[in-house]
Amino acid sequence: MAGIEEVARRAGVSAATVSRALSGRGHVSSATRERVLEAAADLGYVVSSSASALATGRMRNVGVVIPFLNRWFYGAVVEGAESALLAQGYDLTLYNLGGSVDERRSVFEHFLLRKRVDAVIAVSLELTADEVQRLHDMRKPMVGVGGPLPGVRTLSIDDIAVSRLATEHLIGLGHRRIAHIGGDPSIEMDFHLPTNRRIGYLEALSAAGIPSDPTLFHPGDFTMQGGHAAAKQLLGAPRDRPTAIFAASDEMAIGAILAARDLGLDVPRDVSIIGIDDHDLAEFFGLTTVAQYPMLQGRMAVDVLMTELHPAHPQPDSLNTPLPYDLVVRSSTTRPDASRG
Amino acid sequence: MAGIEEVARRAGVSAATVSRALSGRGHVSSATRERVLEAAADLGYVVSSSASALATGRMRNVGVVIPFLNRWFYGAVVEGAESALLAQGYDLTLYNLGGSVDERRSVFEHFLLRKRVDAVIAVSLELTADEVQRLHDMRKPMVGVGGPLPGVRTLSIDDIAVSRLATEHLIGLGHRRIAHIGGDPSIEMDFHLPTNRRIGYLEALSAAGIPSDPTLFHPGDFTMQGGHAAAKQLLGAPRDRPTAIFAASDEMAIGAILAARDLGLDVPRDVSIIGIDDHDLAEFFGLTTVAQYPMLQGRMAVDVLMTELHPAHPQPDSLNTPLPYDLVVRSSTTRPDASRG
DNA sequence: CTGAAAGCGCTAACAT
DNA sequence: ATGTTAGCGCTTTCAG
Repeated sequence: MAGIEEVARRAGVSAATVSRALSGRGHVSSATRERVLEAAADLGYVVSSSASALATGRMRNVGVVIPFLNRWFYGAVVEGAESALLAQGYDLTLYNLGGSVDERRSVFEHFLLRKRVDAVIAVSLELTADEVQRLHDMRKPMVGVGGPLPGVRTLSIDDIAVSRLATEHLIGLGHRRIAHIGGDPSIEMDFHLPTNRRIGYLEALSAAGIPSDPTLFHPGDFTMQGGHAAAKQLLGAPRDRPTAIFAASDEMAIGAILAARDLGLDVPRDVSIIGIDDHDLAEFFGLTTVAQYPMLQGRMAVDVLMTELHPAHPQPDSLNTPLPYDLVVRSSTTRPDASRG
Repeated sequence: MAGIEEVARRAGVSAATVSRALSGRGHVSSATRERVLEAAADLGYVVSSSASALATGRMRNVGVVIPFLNRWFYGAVVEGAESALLAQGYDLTLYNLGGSVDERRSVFEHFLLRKRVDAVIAVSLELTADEVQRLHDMRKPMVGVGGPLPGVRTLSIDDIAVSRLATEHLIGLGHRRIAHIGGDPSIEMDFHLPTNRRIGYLEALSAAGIPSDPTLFHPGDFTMQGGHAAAKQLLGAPRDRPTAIFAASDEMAIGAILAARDLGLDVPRDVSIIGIDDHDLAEFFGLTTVAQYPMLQGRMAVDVLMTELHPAHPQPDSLNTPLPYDLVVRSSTTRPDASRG
């Protein structure tokens, strides 16, 4: 529990010098710095974050707000953000807003605003204009991951382009009866993500001159179960069974693969299946998918915050930074069976 | 950015009274409290956590240290802890020590000890005696989840009893050739968990007078892939194929189910499979398992910390609190096929 | 390059 | 029940 004063005494300097030597701010002769460092090490001294924060106004802590923790995507984003923050000497305080609306308000009122964090990363969260405004008023940098937030710097993939790419892969292989398992548009959690992915699918079809067929759409709920149930419906159709399925997430795509197997269909011979994500399990299931990189997304969010926190270089003028994605072809897609209609 | 002084002026009282009214410590007439609350609300006042922490020595923040984030068990523990902490007005700072040893030391040296947290929850982490000692020296309450930490209050399931129960379920159904997919004992991550689970398995066999057969053990790595590979080996045996498999985790058990399907075997008719966890996907796969409750474990860890942080009732003298577990029978286990040996 | 001194915004005795 | 008065442990002008 050594304090700065003790270190100062031991090094034969003043507390001010210790502070300068340890923080790197201000000039200290290297000889003095040595002595201070040694004294601090001997005493096992560590600055009190509260005292330091009170004096500087900086907490060296960022809040990460997510709607779920136990879903692959969110966990990975947090993981990426955590390691990037750690490397910068920042802590990560986690707010899981999955719960009730009350819990959500509570976080805003009593925590984020409690001057506990220097900045916030909002993952796939639709903040109200009021909430954004308050953060703005407190001059807290904020970055959104996963969708455009009004007036906020965000990182997001182009959901329309991603699903167009996935659909085009199937079309390129020769498929024309392509089903889509998407989200329930009435439960628009993340920024119209389900809608955007469906739009990309429809765009690709229409660009290829393939008429869209509403019976080829089934909502899932982004879980394996949901994808399984939807695929059962799609693949159990007595006639005009789709030759390919594009699922809006890998978990749903895996559910679809299992549904096909349950029905005795071979993937990809009888039906090609593609997802989005490059989930941990995608490789195991041989799933063709469009990869997005959530850990990278977490890291990039931190980078953005750091440039806002330590303004040095001019900031890019565009609020939204597009995120990378790639088609990863594995063994769940192939050309449609020529012997079938 | 209103400060306590402004609130005091607006309410016509002193800063001390505002502090008392807002924190609930000390007596304030209800009329005064009303005025203070209103003034604070009008000004959008929130206490500065750093100032408050500096004055009280309490951060209202607990550190959670985990080895992985993106595994069902850990995510769930964190989720449980987070919501319990939030309810108590505490924040959760996350330290993911999955990375390098350097990262791990860095966390200890510069973060946990930086007086940033009031207490720490260590999930499935083997801390060195030295690390435990340092936390102790700083008088930081600590609770371990998932295994006994030397001299630390811990919550853990009885791994031996759990796997004995799983194995006994199989024996009770009439199985005698029971294989086990466990962890690689040479990579003892979590507190000899793989070893303990194997011990429980062996105990159950021996209690039933069934000789153990080393060829019926295969290491997995607690992933679906690992379970799949191990089960392939086990079930592909040309003779004396096991009639049942006990996997030390649900993810491995699910991998085993998929392996059985790949081989054209029916679960449970040709082979019964049981796991441990009650993973999110267990129900979907109809997996019989021994449930443990990680969210509950996170919540309980918080409860323990709270009683240490606010000593009121006498503490239990036993350092270890056993955690509940239950056999959940679904459709992946049945009696062995009588027509086979 | 270093030291002295004045806070940062709150809380907790101690008075009243 | 409320006000006064010291700090909590650091950082940062301002001098020297």
